[in-house]
Amino acid sequence: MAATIKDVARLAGVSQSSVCRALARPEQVRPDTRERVERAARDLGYYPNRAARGLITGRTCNIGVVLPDLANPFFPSVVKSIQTHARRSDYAVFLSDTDEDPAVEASLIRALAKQVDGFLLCSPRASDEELRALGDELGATSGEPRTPIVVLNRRVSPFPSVTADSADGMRQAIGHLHALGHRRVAYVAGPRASWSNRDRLRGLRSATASYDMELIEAGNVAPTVDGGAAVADLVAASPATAVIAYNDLVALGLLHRFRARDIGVPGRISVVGFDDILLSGLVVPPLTTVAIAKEEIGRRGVELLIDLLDDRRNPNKRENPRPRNERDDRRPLHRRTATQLIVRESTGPARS
Amino acid sequence: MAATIKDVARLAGVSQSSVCRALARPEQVRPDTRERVERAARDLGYYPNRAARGLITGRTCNIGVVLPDLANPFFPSVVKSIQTHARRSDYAVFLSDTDEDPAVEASLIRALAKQVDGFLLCSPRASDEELRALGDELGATSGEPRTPIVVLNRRVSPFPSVTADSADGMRQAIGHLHALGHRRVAYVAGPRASWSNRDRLRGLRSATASYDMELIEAGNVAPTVDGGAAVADLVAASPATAVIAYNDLVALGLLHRFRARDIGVPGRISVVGFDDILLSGLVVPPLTTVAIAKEEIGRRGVELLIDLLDDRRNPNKRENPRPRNERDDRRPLHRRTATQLIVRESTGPARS
DNA sequence: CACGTTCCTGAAAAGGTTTCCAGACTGACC
DNA sequence: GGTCAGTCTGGAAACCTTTTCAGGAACGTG
Repeated sequence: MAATIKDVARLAGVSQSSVCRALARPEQVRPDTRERVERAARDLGYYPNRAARGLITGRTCNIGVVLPDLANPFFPSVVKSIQTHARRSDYAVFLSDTDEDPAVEASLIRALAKQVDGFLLCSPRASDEELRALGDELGATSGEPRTPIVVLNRRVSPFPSVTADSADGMRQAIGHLHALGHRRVAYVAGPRASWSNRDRLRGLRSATASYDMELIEAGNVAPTVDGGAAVADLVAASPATAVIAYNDLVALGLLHRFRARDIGVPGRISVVGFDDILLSGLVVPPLTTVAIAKEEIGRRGVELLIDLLDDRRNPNKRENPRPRNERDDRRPLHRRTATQLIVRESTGPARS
Repeated sequence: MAATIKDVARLAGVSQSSVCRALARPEQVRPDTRERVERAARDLGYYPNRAARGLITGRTCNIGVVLPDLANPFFPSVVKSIQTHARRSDYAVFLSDTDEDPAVEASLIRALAKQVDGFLLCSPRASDEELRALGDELGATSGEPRTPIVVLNRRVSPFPSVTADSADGMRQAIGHLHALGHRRVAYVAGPRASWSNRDRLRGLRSATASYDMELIEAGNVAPTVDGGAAVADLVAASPATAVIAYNDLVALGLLHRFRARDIGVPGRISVVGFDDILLSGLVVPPLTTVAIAKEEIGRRGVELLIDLLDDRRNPNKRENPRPRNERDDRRPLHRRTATQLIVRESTGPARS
């Protein structure tokens, strides 16, 4: 039914090989041949079958993106960026939502492995060990990687990764709160299994310690609006004058509940989010939050992955041929993107 | 490198054919053979190469999802649902964001065509003619469809589609506003090229006409928060006492700007959105909006597409063998999902 | 014991592409 | 004119599966 290379060859009166060459490396055929082939291909609406090509070249020109929950507005932003930059390099994107389930995650990755050249794992929920096992299985970690994996929003050796500098973000947030007179701050933690939660908490602890502030940790909640709403009363009952939420969704949940309870923000308590999702600036009061470079995370992830894929194809010649020191050769590559506190109206002077 | 069927065959001491059978149709081989094969496959970590399989079966078990902008929170909800239900039927999802560009859309579809069994086009931006041409090219419209297309959020013959019942949603919204005493209502239109915009406008006109209300149409804006913010002053200057926005993002833009201008909502003007995205209930005042069954649209889209794919494989035997009348056989299939007005606090009695 | 069935297995072809290798042709140079 | 290099082309193998077809074994029946 669909036009194949054979049809084009017949119509152009040349062999399959010539068609292939004319289309892939035009400088290797005579101009008139090329023209005949191009005409024929156009007339027939010929597009090479990528599956067949992949079979022989070993490249699918697909990358697999796996993430825990598309309903969290943070992820679509990253995916959009991934998409855009992948297309620019002629890669198509396989998307998988795991519904926060590590088991689904693993099986999805395995199933997809043969169809993609590499993976971009956004905030994977599997344990470090599982992830490493998966990596071994895919040959992602061996000398000559087969299906490379780049991890986003999490650091798990030996995979290259792109993360946000949460520690610095927390430092900015705490600095801001401290300047406003806050001395007791609560943290509403996200899922215990989440690496970013641990990372943010770590940054927060160090920041509060250096400012000599008291940190009150409120239980782990689902990273959703409802999760935030659920602990709002708990937070209000605590001695904290400010609260930092695991992410914006949780912060919005807090805000919502505080409003319902008539707890003034920032009069009675200040609220800080994390991520800076689209609508954080639109709620009332507009949410002070630590912005993450979502676009950059997606872009750098794609870059890293494509570099890896290129290296794999020609392992000898490096992009930049200057000699690297041995530490450099023995990666992992980690990329850390800047965070930026956005001060809006949900933070104010501490009540005395 | 990766284990192939040949490796499994060698390890199990059987032929490739037997491996294939043992894995695909276990009842066709002797139990001990099956067991040996399964063991070997497990030991080698063998997963069949889907590309190779697709080459011979003609099925890729992939579906292509194309949408204009992942940053619009409406789409991730639909995609998530698509994803979930596709996986349930063992289909993987190719995702493409066209950035609202019809040209990108067409080229993306063409490029993806060979890698997917069918397409789910969400709110495609191409013209009806382009879409039909694309459909012809893919054989989607011919008697024996090759790469079927299902359109979501738009109706364009001859493709099957799933749409929301905007007309009814608008009727509910207008009924609500009328009951509150509003007689002049503004509509902030979305992109002129958008089918849903035209659909919603059509529904709105008929609704206002039947209630004998005046409809004031404010220019077409981008379906974003900024788009809404941009026309807020215009709307405020009009005699309208209520405004219906093309979608929630636009409505949120209006709300935001009204607040900045100190224009009371709903005191001075009532605002109604469309879509019911996640955060519409969290802003202040919580947005009255027409909810769309996003989950259902995704699900029904997948169902429709998979039915089409099944039909294609065995065109004779139908799911339900009762004779259909000729109108039924000569599809298109259209599915319309219910809409539901969610009354929150952005609507109130008309100012007198 | 011969015959027909049934069940299981292996060989081989097919699917669409790319790549390797060898051959044909051109033109230049001795 | 003969040789050589260089350019272009076609044939065939290879990638990994699935499926078709035919053959072989086991079994039951007449």
